[in-house]
Amino acid sequence: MGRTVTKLDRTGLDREAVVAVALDLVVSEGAAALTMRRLATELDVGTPTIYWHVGSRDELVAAIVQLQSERLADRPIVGRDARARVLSAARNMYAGALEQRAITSLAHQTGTSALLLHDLQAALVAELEASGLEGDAVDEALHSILLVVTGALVVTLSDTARLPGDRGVRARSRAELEALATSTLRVVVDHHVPSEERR
Amino acid sequence: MGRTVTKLDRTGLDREAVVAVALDLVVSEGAAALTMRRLATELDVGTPTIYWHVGSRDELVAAIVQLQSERLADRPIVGRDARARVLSAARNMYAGALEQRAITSLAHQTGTSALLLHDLQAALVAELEASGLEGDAVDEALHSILLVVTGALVVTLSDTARLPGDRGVRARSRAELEALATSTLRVVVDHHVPSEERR
DNA sequence: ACCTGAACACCGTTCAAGT
DNA sequence: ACCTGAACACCGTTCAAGT
Repeated sequence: MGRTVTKLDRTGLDREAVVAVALDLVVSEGAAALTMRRLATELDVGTPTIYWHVGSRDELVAAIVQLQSERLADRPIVGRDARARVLSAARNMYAGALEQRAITSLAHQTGTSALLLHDLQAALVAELEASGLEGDAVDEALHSILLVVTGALVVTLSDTARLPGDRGVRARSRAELEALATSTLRVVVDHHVPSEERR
Repeated sequence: MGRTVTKLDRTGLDREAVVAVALDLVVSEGAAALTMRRLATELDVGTPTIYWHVGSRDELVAAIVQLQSERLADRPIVGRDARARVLSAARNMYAGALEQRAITSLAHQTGTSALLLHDLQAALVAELEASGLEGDAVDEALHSILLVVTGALVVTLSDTARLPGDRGVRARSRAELEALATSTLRVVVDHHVPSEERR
């Protein structure tokens, strides 16, 4: 029509596409496959092109983790009372992060785990506030819960991908690990969130 | 005397020495400085010599973390009642790991955090059993506490060494982080360990 | 503005060869 | 048994040069 056709004929490559393809690469082949050269091959461009779009590998990793954080953000919260809903929000973080464990390990290796949970925080904060907590109490509960979620993820991931030649620390099943995470979360949630007396 | 002099005249290099020097290197220059070539230079040998003694970089890292685990193992446990003593054992893990944060980050990056806490586990288990817990209850309490300690370490280390260009998640002070860790630990310890009624 | 070839300064690992 | 020089197959990053 009247509008000028924007020139995206050939490459159409932009930062967003680079990050999205990089995320796919990590998901399908693991964190170790995320190499600037490998990603360049995947995108069918020269290696320096990636640097033009994302600056450095660290920035790329941060962008990947951030993108995954956004994708995790719209999980439904269930539960009748405040404690159940807060626990549900916390479990969304744990379960969501585990769904793409390659991204989560990448985040752990690079110290960006907090970034991965960032967009799910809003929902958790909302539930904490809905439960009647205010100000510092929300902050304390939030960080305590984030701490437990992070620990649960690290323990789960490092227990799952275990080295041979292990020292005594028996490998636990996925179900055991999830039960451990949930029960520990429940303890701290119940501690911070006031119970609702019925009627 | 009558004994033959063992030939350790020149190098006297063995696996133990390699690992000890590698640990020192990480402590003094950070996890990123741990390079096979750099370590070889430090030991004044060729790079392949290191492989002869430790096999691979992964094995070397595991040995370093294991050595640090041993060094952490003799921290005194304080407290009058069972809950206080269990909390003390747990805090020993957190505080000990933070004392050599370079080793702890190395452990996190390589997914060997569990190894780092391994030798401090015995003391924690002993206190849990002394508190009256038995069998599965000990196991549940132990793993729940380990999960929280691990989470506290990750949160503390990644909050401390923070990237510039941060997204809203205000940096917290070391004291705030320690208070968060302690209070979260106390919640799960008190949940698992029965209280002692006085007299 | 966007992309490239070629290079720099590194990695972990292996291996034939030395003593 | 212990150690080496030299190489292999990679890395992240930069930069002059192209369009």
